[in-house]
Amino acid sequence: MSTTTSEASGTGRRAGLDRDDIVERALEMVEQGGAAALTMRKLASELAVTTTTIYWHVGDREELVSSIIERVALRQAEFWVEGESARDRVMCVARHVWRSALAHRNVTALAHQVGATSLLELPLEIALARELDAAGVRGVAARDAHRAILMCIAGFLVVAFRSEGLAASGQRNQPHALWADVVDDSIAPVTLAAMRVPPQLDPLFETTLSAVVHSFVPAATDPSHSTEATRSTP
Amino acid sequence: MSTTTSEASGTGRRAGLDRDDIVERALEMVEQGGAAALTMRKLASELAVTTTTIYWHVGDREELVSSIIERVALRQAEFWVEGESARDRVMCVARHVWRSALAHRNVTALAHQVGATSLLELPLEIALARELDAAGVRGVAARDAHRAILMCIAGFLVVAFRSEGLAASGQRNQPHALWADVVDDSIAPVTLAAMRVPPQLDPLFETTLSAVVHSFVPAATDPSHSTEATRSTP
DNA sequence: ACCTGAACACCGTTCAAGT
DNA sequence: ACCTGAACACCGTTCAAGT
Repeated sequence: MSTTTSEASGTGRRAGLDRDDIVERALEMVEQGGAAALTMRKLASELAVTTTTIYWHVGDREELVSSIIERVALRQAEFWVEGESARDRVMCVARHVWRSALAHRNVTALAHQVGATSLLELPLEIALARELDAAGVRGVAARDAHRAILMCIAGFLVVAFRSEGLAASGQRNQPHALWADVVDDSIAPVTLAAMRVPPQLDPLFETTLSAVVHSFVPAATDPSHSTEATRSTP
Repeated sequence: MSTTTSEASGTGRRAGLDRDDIVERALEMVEQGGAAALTMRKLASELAVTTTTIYWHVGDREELVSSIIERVALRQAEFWVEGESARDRVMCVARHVWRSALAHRNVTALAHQVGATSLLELPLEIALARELDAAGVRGVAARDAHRAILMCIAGFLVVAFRSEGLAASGQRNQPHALWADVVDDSIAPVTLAAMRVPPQLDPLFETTLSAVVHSFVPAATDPSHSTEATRSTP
């Protein structure tokens, strides 16, 4: 599993490199240095091989990225859904999507860049669909609720990553920094002042998402399953 | 204004290049070919100069991008806010953010990549804050409503761009394509079927955003201003 | 003031060749 | 089967030099 190389490290013929080792090392590079830090050349040199070796084992950068994402997707898929009401359980899944994306921020950003977000979140999307089904939301209504919830989460993530990225580099172009220069008679001074301090995303996530959930998921239909927690993976 | 070069085209000493001409040409490149099509070298060769000339006039790529964004931001800022109730007027601004971002999709994507989204949308953010103020939402409550609304819009945009980008290139990794392989007993067949056809974003935007607006903006306080449309720019 | 040429330090990807 | 070397076609950016 995690022995540095798969079988014979230096004993064998060549570098003894495994496809798994390469993907794992690439994943580490992304988690440490962000999406931009993942370079075929750097990855090769860290593994002490030529770039062409990477191509032989895993294919081009797109395939490498897909492998990374699939790996993280599996790890994110294991969690417990709890809550008494259907709405609570839906919120629980939504929260997990939000939190696990923040926990693997760099991989999430990478997936977003290459358009593989759904690949990363498919297991969680399925878990969400299950809870909607249990709540009595099915068919087109389920799809719309599903998409609406996920899109809101996506928005929160985009903004969360943006603030972090900008805070790390130059501080201009931050929303609250830009609002510092705004003068407008139609806006109350208290509001302008509030705009200049960045919001707490977690509580705002909670209130916004429950507004969306409330409008798409009915209050309670039949109490078919009780309080007990359910594992997300079958 | 839009004379190909600012003053003397070929009469003058050299290329007769203006900073404005360069930014305008760069904007065209982005709008036609997307963010990746904007290359310092390509831009230079389209203007029949060396890359160093670009650097002399506008600075590095980041400054060029900022100039592009500021230009589009100004154009997006001109619109009319209409609606009788406060909620209607807030929704009107939200819709305009959504639609103008779709209209300038490539610039929006570019701004998102370099973390300058707030720069692009600042005028519209201000317009939104005005309507919230008129609705009686002020201070921290206004900021939270403001951010919640904009984050939901951001989520819709991310998903909209993602589907387009994936539809253009390879079709795998599309949400509905991934759902085609899902088999799950806990999810109703009607739901699985619905998941496999992509949703209509516009109506979903409408219902989702009004759910959010309803939860953050009170129904009606004082009818201080009537039905008449208001210009967004002062 | 305005522009060029050449160079540096990077990318991803491929292809023939080695063992 | 596994890996290397060299090359191609790109990037952004800088610096000395020209007129």
